[in-house]
Amino acid sequence: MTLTDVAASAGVSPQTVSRVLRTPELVSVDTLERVQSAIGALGYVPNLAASNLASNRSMTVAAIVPSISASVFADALHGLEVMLSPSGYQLFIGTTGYSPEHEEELVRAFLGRRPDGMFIVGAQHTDAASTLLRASGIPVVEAWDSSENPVDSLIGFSNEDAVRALVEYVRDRGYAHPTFAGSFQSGDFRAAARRASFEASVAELYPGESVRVVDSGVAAVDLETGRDLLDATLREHPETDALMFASDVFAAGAVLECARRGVSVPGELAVTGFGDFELSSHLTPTLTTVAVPNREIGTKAGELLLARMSRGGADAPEGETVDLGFEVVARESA
Amino acid sequence: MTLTDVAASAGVSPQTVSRVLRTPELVSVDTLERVQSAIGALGYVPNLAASNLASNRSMTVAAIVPSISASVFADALHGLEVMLSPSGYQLFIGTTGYSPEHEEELVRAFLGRRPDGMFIVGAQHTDAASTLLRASGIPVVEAWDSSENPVDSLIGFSNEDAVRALVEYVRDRGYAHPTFAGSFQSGDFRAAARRASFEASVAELYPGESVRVVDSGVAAVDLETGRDLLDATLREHPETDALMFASDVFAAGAVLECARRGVSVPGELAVTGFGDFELSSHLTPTLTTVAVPNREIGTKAGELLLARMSRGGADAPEGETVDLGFEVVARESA
DNA sequence: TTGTAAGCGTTATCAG
DNA sequence: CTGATAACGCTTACAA
Repeated sequence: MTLTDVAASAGVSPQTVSRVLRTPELVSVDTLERVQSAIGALGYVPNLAASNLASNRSMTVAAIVPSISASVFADALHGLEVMLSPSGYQLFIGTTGYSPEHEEELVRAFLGRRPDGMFIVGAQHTDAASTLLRASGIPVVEAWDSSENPVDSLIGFSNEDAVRALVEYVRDRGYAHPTFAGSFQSGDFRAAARRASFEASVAELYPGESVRVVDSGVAAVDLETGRDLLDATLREHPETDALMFASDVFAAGAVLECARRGVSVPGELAVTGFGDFELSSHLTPTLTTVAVPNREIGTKAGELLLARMSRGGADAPEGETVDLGFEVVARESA
Repeated sequence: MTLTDVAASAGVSPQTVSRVLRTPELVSVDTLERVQSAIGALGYVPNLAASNLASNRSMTVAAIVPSISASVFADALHGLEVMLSPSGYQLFIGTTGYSPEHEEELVRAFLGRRPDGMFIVGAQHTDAASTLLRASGIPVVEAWDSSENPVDSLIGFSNEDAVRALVEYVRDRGYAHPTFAGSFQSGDFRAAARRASFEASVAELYPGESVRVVDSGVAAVDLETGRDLLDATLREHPETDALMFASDVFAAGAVLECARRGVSVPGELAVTGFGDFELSSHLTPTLTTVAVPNREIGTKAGELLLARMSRGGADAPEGETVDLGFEVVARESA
């Protein structure tokens, strides 16, 4: 079923059918109706691959995230989709599993689809991936990271500053022995940045205090791992009075486990998270954490991409760097 | 940068470059090397739209889900992607927001990309959508539902049977006044099926008992709504001794709120959920619920699609209906 | 307002 | 093992 079939059936030229689809206002009312009913009768669905090839626009945006099932990325993707779909853009999604090599493969594969724009988590890529991205000439939004040398646009917040602010908060509340806990697998540069910031902040704000980090390695980001991290901390660093997690998920797992064991929070042990997930405000005690703008990252990325994709290449605005900030959320757990 | 440019640079025909990409084993070693280095030097990325048009294969699978950020669907999508990507298939994802009309639009738009397969949540669609799906001729997997008239393949479990099993469980534990609570927005046919099954099961298993359902309407599926549903139940149906939620999310919200208020679970009020989310086993008390195979739905769908997509149309296996079952998970809350 | 011609970048097919 | 040629289904550019 092709344009040509529809044209034959409606007694017009293929071009007229194409006009009915793209620019109906340029077609006379009765041909319009005739063609539309032919389309309906034949069940014609335009082949977008052909359209793409001929017009050099795919009406497609590629999104590359570490994982779909991590709610932070799911939220951003949702924001992105809500922003793009009214304008007719469709979303290609791929996951890297935090592997830079896999990311590079994905970039290559996705670029082959000739997307009109690209959304990618993180600002650190393999050299080849960065080169490909730059060479592609399409608007690219990197997210969730800060960088002094973005490919194009960059939307995020400073993981470093956020952790630093949390360490300050903990110090101001009088806790003397903070410990940081999380899973720091090699490709997760955001987690690594948080950890590095914790180490630097403690060195500066807690002079003389030793720097304690508990690392679960490649363990999944789930409640179970939070419980394990709590165990490890209690075992390895019993002097800890404030346990700071790299994610709310871990913190929630720890808080739930403390409740079960009768460990009082924050009395015996203060706990902080990172991310302000929905669960965090429903725990007992509620969780002190830092809120980051997941959903807004997606919507803002959508806005930026839309602006760049709609104009011609020439007058397109420059790549922007947008810092959406973060907010320390003081609650009961610390 | 096109195939032809690479061919010119390597001193071979375009067709040979194509062979290097698709069937390198048919090319002599030294041309292979020459072409590959030309590809690298020029930074050539094949245009898949052109490939799609010429070969009539897109190496693409379209997935249509109500929402990405609902973890059940995110899990399934993850399973699907993990299954498909080793074979080189890429995933197109669209969300319907539980609107059948939006679903139909998406089906139409996605079919325009000529995917090699399609994954769609639910087995109830608009007539037009069903017709389009059937006419497309590609393998289609409907999921999460049961139906006597699937478009093609169907993977899921019976929401009806699962709720029925849970009602039986509750009755067997001696609870006398069960109430069902959830959000039943119009396009969510799975939620509607659960509700209907609750009503039928109570009518049968609790003769003489009135059928109580609390409906939050279009409220978001989140912990907050769970708390609201708990409130409404306590207010409207104080005789309730077992509160059965349409989702673990609601149940978790209610259990957390009960802890905060000092309502004893299951002493004063038993609670059940639906879905067996990770959180459910970490609550105090742990949540009695029914486990459904989210991730497996995705992987099984991937398997089925792969099998159908690899063979030629002729000897492709028939559409299958796979019932992955469910399991009542008895824990502390009921 | 409509039609004609050419071409988008790749692969299928058949020859060599 | 390699190359020439003709599609694939659509849009752009121009002509009528």
